This record gives sequence, structure tokens and C-alpha cells, in this order.
Amino acid sequence: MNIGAAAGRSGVTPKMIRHYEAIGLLRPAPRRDNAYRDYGPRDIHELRFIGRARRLGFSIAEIGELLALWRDRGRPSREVKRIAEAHIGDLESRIAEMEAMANTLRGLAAACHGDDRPDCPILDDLALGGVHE
Amino acid sequence: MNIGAAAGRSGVTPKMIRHYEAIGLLRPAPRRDNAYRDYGPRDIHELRFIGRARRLGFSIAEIGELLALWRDRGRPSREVKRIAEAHIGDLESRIAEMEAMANTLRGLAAACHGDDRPDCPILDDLALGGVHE
DNA sequence: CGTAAACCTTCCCATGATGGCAAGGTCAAG
DNA sequence: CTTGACCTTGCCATCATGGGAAGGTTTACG
Repeated sequence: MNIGAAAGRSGVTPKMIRHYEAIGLLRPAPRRDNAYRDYGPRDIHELRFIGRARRLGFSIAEIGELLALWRDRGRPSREVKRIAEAHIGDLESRIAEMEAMANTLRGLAAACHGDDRPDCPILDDLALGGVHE
Repeated sequence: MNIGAAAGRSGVTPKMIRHYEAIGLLRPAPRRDNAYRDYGPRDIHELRFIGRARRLGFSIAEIGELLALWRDRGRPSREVKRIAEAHIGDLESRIAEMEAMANTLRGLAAACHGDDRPDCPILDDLALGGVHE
């Protein structure tokens, strides 16, 4: 199967498939006489795995670990769970940060007239420069 | 004031100050005879503004708009509020995405034994490849 | 059979925001 | 006068992705 077909079947673009190969996330695909990469069902499976993991926000490095575990039948599920939980913690702290930003902004926006007048608590706050840090 | 002092006083690194100048976010700082950039209190003010806005998650492009409005006394607060609200919407949708990721992962992790056994719902789910999209 | 479209290949460049490092000039204190 | 702390520019790296050029291949159609 050509790279385009593999892309269509896995939801990962050809560009990204080559990229993942280049950075060592995927083993180099076998080439045909015309130098085209050739993919089989098992590769599609790995690509789908990667696509799904990316959509869940795992970094390439994390996916590398997960892939290694996935390829290794018999690995302890402990490892997998550890990685997933670390990632959840990561997501949670980033969410908390963004919540804090959004809350601050909501407060400022609520206090801003939003009309023709020039005075605006949003700019006033920014002008303070976040001294209290 | 040298760039290092300006950095210390504004919380923006010298590297970033030069960068902001290079991309046109800041007007080029005046140079002294020795070609050192020279900053005054007003520049510190702008740098603090930028730092605060970055910490609230505004992109450089958004900060450019906000800075222009800030420099323009007499601008209508409507514009500022519009930008802030657009950014809040942005934050909210990114938060929602990350919440969805975290929820999915929490469910998977809860169902994973996390012991020596190899079976693991997390990998099983990833292996499905997120077909339903 | 010929040609055009749709593939494939590699390579380089761009994004956005930041950091690091190197080579060279300058200034201040000892 | 030397040392160390500053400043300058410039290039490279990150992370994941996309765009595009230049060139070869295959497929499909008239």
C-alpha cells in the first residue's frame, strides 16, 4: 500500500508519516523498486495508534514510550498506567492555568463598558504589568 | 537604562525584548554611542504590559492589537473588550478540548489494573485508533 | 500511443515563542 | 590592566505541522 492510501486509512497525513519515520518514531517502511514506501495492515494499526494518541494530547516522546510498550506483548500494564497518569496530571495543570487566565479576563471584561468611551479596566490591568508575581 | 536592567524591571528577558523589537511589536529602542539599547520608564511600562498579556495567554498578534489600542488614548473600549472576549472564547474551547482528553484518559486509567499483567485498556483503546471520527 | 493527472520522492523553509551558544565589543571594579 | 559582567549580532534548536519546489512514476483516458 502506498503512503497516500496508508494516510487515508489511518488519518495521519503522508507528510506526518514521513516525519514520524524520520524522527525514529516509526521503523523505516520497506521500499519497492520505485522507492515508494510500502505499508501493510500492521503499519496502519500503528499509525492509527499514533493518531489517536496525538488526539489525546500525548507528545511524540510519550507516544514513543507507549508504542514501545504496545509492541512488547507481556509488558506490565503498570508502565502504561504511569505514563497515562503523568499525562493526565499534565493536562490538569495546564487546564488550571488556562482557567485562571480565563477567570481573570472574564472579570476584566465584565467591568469594561465596551462602548465608545476610552476608559477600560482591561488595559488598566495590563498596564499594571502584573507586579504581584 | 540597559537592556538587562529593563529586563529585570519588567520581567521580560533581554532575549525576548530584542525579539519583540525584531518582529515589530516594539519600536526600535534608541541606541547609545556604544550601540547599546537605551530604555526609559515608558518602555518598562510597555514591557510590563506585554509580559502581563503573555501571562494571560494573549498571542503576540493579539498583543500587537492591544498595544496599538493602549498607545492610542481615546480609543473606544469596545475594541479592547472585543479582543479580550475573543481570547476568552479561545481559551474556553481549548479548555473544553483538554477536559475531554483528560476525561477519556481518566476513564481508561481507572479501568487499567496497573500491575504486572500485560492487559491494559489504555493500549487497547489506542489500538482502536479512534475510528469513530 | 501519448499525455495529463495524480501519485511518489527528497529537500528546504515557515510557523510561534523561546532558549542556547558563539564570537566579538564595552564597561566597571578591583 | 585584567577580570568579569555586560552588550551586540547571528545562527541553531525546540515541537508538530504545513507548504512548496524539483524531479521521477504510475495510472487513466482519449
